Amino acid sequence: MRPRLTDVAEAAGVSMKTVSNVVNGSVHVREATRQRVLDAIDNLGYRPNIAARNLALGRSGVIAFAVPQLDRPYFASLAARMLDEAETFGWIVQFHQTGGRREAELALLTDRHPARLDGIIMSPLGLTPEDVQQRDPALPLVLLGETAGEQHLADHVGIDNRDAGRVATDHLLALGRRRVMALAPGPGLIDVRINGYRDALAAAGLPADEDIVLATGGLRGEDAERTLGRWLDSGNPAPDAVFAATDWLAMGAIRALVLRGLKVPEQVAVVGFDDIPYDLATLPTLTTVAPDRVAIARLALQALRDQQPDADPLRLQAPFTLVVRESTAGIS
Amino acid sequence: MRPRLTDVAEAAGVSMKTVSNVVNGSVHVREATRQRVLDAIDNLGYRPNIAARNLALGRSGVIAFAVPQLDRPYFASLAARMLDEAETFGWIVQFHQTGGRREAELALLTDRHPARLDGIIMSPLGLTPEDVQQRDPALPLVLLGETAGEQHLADHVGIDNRDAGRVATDHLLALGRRRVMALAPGPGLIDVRINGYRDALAAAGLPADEDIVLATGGLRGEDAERTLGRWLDSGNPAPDAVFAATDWLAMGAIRALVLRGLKVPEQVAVVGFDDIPYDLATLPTLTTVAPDRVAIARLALQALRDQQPDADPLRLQAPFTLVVRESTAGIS
DNA sequence: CTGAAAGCGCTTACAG
DNA sequence: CTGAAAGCGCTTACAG
Repeated sequence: MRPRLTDVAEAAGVSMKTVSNVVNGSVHVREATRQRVLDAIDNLGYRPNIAARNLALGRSGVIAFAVPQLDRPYFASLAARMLDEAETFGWIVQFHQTGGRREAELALLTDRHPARLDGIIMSPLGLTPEDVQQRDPALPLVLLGETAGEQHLADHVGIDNRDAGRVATDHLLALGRRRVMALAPGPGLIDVRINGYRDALAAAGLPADEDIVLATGGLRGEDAERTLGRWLDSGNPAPDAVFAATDWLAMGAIRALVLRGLKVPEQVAVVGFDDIPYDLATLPTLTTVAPDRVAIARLALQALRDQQPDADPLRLQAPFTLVVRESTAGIS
Repeated sequence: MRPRLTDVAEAAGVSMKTVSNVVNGSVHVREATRQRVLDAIDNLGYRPNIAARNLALGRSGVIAFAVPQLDRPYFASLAARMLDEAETFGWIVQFHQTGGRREAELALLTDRHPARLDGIIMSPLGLTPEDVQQRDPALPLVLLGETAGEQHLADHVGIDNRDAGRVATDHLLALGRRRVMALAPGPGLIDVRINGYRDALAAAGLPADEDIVLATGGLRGEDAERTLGRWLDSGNPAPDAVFAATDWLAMGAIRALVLRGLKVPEQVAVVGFDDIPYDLATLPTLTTVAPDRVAIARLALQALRDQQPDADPLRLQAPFTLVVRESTAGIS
């Protein structure tokens, strides 16, 4: 059997309470006593039983991290950081895949699953503001991502999408490009990034040409490839740059361009958004906006820990950077 | 407060034991009593407290799933399946990232972390057979992947790499290719896949030309790009097909080929291995060997659950399929 | 088939 | 600063 707190207490000749005080830090314990307890712990190889601790504290020690799909690179890389950072907070992270379905997201909120949770961090897709408002206020919730709009009554962590869109577009303009196309799924979905694109054009004194703001109708690369492909095939003059609202759209755009003989980036420079970990999967590799995932994870965990049932929802912003790769800098 | 087992017992007018019997199925309970208990559970909204159950059972209800990096697409997609399947087994999955470092993998085996584990499923990189042999036999362990060799004294789940290498190469030969190059990191690392390649050539009556079996010296795409690039630049006649031991190597190979003006697949067909979820990130998309990840996850979980401390190590094989995409079939 | 009671290993008022 | 004891919510021999 594994040594218990009692065993340590006995070996050190003190009470359980004293051992507990030593193990959990905080309280003042005489240095000699403390040393004796630590020695006993070392000798016995004692480690606290988490299930018992959680039972006593009325916690589970588990938080849920819910994303549409864990095998999508953006979420996988975010999950990896969340795992790293949660350790610091003493939380076990229980990953959940919602498929972006409202029912699955809602089921998590209403905690209709056996393991009780200390809180939930979710990147929602289908959740309505009403769903969020009607949730159990005793279960801390932090929302992530761009689809969780301002209207949600819950803490939220994201990046400044508008500013990031501006920075990405500025980069293209700084390369001397003047006919910059924008690609986004369509109204309502991450189109705030396109507002940043418009900001950049305006700041550069360029006319806003809404004819080259294309709605792909979907988030998949195929959507972008089809949309841009048809547009090019209709005889429209090619842009000299493309700002895509996500990396997947950027990759679809590159396919459409390259398959029509246009050189990226010589003739058309392309910038994506999200910095999904694709290394050199794409040819050329993708210049993109990289959200600071470590910061996102850390901010979300802090917000979860510090959440008060009655407080106003927090709006937290993580930094981002522009990572310049071959799709704008060229292949060396 | 949440209702407890006692509350249900009181409401139903029975003892805790009877409620427990109903909740945990198995034992015979009179139908009328059972119904009364179920009604009480429903009325009170009772759900068992997992921490308390685990404490009573001496389990943690948590298993570890350890991979080098969760944000590498192969592991992310495997983790996603593991999550789905573990639910069936009633396990919470605690993901771990070892970075492939032996110390991190060993630390997990020796359970030097606060939460006790019911078992570990690991895709090891640095672990030695001695490490595995000297582990705590009370902590069930299942190894995954190709780097966990036959010599490891633990249950193992994988696919038939040799046969998969043969199937991949057969596909290239069936396309009429005759000068098929093989790319692998080098001796000892997943080179059993290359043995399958040799099997296919031999079966087709083609001479084995070890000059076109290239060792990249590493697992990254860059390694393949550099190795194949130099080889081509040295004036060697290009192959008409490449079998790469991993998708990343295949992507590096495609870069090397395309950047030198060779058309894929018209001039050089390429097959990868692993089916990492890249959709249309690569141009052309990648024909590849797809291990059945659901089967891998399920077999690993079953093996973990059924593991006996003294039994001989199990060798389990999951099925695979060849997924034909543009890098051999062409772009339609 | 059903019940009363001990025990799982912690934490934390409450005393001293 | 330290200790004895109750309690967290389950499971499971052990009786009946």
